Amino acid sequence: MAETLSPTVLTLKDIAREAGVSLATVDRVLHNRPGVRPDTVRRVKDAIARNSFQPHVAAAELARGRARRFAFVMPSGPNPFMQQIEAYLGEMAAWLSARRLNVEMIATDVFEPAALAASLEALSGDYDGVAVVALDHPSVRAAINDLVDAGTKVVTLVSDVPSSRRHHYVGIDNIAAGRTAGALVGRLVGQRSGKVAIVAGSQGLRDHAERIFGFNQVMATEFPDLSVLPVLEGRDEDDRSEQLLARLLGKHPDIVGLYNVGAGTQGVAKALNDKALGAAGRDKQVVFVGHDVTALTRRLLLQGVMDAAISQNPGHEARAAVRVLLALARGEPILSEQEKIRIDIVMRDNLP
Amino acid sequence: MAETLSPTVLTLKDIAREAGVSLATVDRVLHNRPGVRPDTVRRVKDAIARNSFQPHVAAAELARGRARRFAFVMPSGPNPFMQQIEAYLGEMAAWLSARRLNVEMIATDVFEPAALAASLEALSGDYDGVAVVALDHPSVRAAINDLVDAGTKVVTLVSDVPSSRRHHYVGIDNIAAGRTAGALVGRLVGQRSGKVAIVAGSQGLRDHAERIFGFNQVMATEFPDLSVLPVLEGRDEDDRSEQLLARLLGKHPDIVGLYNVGAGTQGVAKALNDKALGAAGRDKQVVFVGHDVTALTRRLLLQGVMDAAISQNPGHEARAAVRVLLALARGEPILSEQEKIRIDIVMRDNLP
DNA sequence: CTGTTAGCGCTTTCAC
DNA sequence: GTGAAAGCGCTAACAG
Repeated sequence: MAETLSPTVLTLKDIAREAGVSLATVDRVLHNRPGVRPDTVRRVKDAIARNSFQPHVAAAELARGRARRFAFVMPSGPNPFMQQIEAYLGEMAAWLSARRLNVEMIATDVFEPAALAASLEALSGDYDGVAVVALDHPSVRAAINDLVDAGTKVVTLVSDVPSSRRHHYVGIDNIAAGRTAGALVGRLVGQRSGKVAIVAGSQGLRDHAERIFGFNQVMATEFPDLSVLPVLEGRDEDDRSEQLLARLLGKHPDIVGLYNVGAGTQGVAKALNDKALGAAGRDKQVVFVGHDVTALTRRLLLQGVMDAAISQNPGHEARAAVRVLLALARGEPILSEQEKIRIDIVMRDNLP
Repeated sequence: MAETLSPTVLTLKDIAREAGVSLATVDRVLHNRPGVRPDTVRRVKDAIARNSFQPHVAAAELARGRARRFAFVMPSGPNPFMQQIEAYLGEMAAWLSARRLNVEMIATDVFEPAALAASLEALSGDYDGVAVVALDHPSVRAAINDLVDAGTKVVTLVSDVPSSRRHHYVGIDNIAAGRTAGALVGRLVGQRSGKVAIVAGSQGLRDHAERIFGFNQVMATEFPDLSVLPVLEGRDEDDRSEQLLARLLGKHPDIVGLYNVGAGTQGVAKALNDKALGAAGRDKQVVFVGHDVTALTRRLLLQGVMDAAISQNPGHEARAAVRVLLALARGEPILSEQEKIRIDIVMRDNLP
């Protein structure tokens, strides 16, 4: 009826006695430090395994004294999503401080490979861990690998560099996110047939390109009655997005769906709204799916202008990045299920 | 360019010196222990506040020696959702063990108020914290309050007892979950008009009742073309659910939507499927929204039988319950944003 | 009411 | 290669 999940209460000392060595030697083996004869290593490892010994993290943390330093390398522009991540890191201040963890924010032009790479190189040696919103570019990849080689733990955040040797990626699968957007647009349009517009920042951005890919995939295979128009590139700017979309809406009166891949949401909403004023009833309305829950998209969802937002929880991403860096630094296993970032579908009634 | 989030490096000793008292006195003040003159308390509190001092959790944890014991009181039946929660607790074994935390599972008939209350009473004094899947009943409420009075930290899990003095609820807002289900059914049905069926376990269960309430609310106000049929009570059993639903589908050929509030999903899907065999094209199909991602609902989503599942992440709930109990026991603040359980909309393309 | 002191279970010198 | 010993920053007796 009652089942215990964690029986261990042994200490390093017990293991030392059992293996017939001293505390220091067990510690060396535990951390794969050199200077122990191979068969001594085996004896100790056996004793550890036999008792499924878990060192007490609190004791380890206390003994090492030195506080850990982590750096977050983030885009310098006024991106609301990134600001949310920073805000959530700020909310963790007390938690971090109680664990003697130091987190520093470093702003960089992440769209400039050379600048980003330089920022990363500059961190070498000074930090136990680095989280970076990365651009997938050879020089960035090289900078990441250099950090890893220097012993720094590296996680990519929001945007990955899969070809690098980063230890972990904290973010969503953007192809699946695009597919999800596609399925939503298709299903919410219902029986109607017509055209679907896509507004992206740039098809050169890896995450945008992946989302578009996933979106088109679903459209092509599952919603043959809907035809997707060429992608508009609004550079994540409101004005430009509005102009491009307004022109498109004028040219194609039969647009029934819209996927906004990146930012520029304000402009997109404006263009849509202007069109709605000239149109007829509710069923003429365009299904509008975008990304991320911000003050603006929240309002648009409540007003019924936007139908759904695909979201990656910025608070979760911030905390997951810290926890993963900490686990890596401590040599603890990562709770992968916990750190996986989900693709959230947010509609008016489940707004967080 | 680089901004630090956690500067503190002081220790208890520093505070003691600054306040002109001993270590022990600072410790007493820090934990609101009695036996300190009021103005000494003030002096110490000032020193703490002035330096925004954060005691080192690792040191505190290590010094107290005694391991913490938590109990999870869960339903005894073969409920897949509860089994998932238990499985995720199992995955945390190493994490728990490295922190010297003991988690015990206690199975009880949670639908029997007296049995549940007795189980809770039996825990008194033995545990630092208790997580319980609770039934909202006076005797259960009393048992919870007794535990709280005895100094045990209590969180309700999945199902709340708001009238009790439990410290925290880890679970979703079920009214909002029902509203979300309603919005999904309504939007996915599209232009069609017709009837909507509801299958629940029992309207006597608080969470089911709340979900139905939210669902009806949205239906009434936003989808006037859809009329909701009286709730079928399948007692979360497959056979009973199937029979009831099959009969209803036979009687109303114009059913276009279905909300399955609880379990019994297998039976619901069977009834739907049998009907589909006799029906015509895809557009005749019934929009089917249910709860929770299990092996079964996952399959149904992939097959297109189910259109969406409203889900509360069981892994998140398990970990949140542990973290909240731990924070409460340590007297640490709770990261409320982190511990809040979201209402997930899961469709085929964002299956976790 | 307040202070002194002996650890908690590790990590880290420094000797051997 | 290996061991002994001095802490890390708290908590919890026990004295005063």
